[in-house]
Amino acid sequence: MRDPAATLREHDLPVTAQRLAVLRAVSRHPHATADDLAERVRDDIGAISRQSVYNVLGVLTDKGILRRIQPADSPARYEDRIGDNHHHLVCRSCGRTEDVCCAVGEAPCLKAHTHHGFKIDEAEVIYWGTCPACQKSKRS
Amino acid sequence: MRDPAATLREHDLPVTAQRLAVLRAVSRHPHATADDLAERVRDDIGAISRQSVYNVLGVLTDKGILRRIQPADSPARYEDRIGDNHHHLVCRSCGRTEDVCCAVGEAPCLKAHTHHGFKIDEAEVIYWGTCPACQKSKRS
DNA sequence: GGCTTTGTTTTGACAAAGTCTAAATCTTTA
DNA sequence: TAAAGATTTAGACTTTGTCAAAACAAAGCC
Repeated sequence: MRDPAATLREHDLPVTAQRLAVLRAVSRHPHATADDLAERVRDDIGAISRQSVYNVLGVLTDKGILRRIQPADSPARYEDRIGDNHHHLVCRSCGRTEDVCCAVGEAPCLKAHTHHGFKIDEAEVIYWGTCPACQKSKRS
Repeated sequence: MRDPAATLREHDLPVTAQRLAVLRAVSRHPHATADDLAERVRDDIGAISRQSVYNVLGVLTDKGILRRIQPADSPARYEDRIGDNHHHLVCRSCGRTEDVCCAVGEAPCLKAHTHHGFKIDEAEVIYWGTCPACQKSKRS
């Protein structure tokens, strides 16, 4: 992300230490959970409340500055790579999460047709599998 | 589902009133949540504990008799249409969930390639949109 | 049919993730 | 620099689901 403070201002959001620190943390640790990020931010600026982490992640996600992903059996994770409709690859046993380019055509991949009268706006894809480390430790 | 009792026996599961009632409820109300199902079962056989609903759904899912789906911002939902790798279409505002046939090729659609050394076993697709009822009520 | 073993169901406490509210504090802007 | 408005904080609360132990029921055996 170019300049976090400028990004905030562009979205009419007051620039606060908490928001800058959360943005830095997400940028440095993509796919981290709210709790992970809270710890990172505390290492960075000393302290932040749990609620503020949720507040910041909430508004930044609403504004489209961050993207929230919510795989099954995992708390929500956040990333700042947005607008390119990429997907995710998640390890079933440790939760490790990696980006995967859109497999089929352009964004929004899997062309948004209509079904049952729904107006479809996104096709979310999660690839489930086992990461290298977990493959090793499970094979016994 | 052909014969729920037979299905249970085929999987070496003792046949109980609770299991039969949960199977009936899932069959009659696909994509219902655990709480929904508990209510349905109570209407059906009079009573069941919350924990038993979770127990039954858990073992039946583990055995592959049911499938659990966990869209973001929704409690888990269950269905008994299994083995055909279909996907889901979820309404962002009311949670209504519909089945969608696999969009791309055979099951597991979106051929399981390898990425980052992961061994991929499933490609889960969720189409997000707005159902007809919510389109109407929001347009104002 | 009655008994034993094994597995299921129930109850109640607990845990994780996130939301709500009101008071205190900080940003912005004039 | 001060006022207005938004953000941050603390703490209670909610939802969804799990754990553990005791009570109970199903299946097989005599």
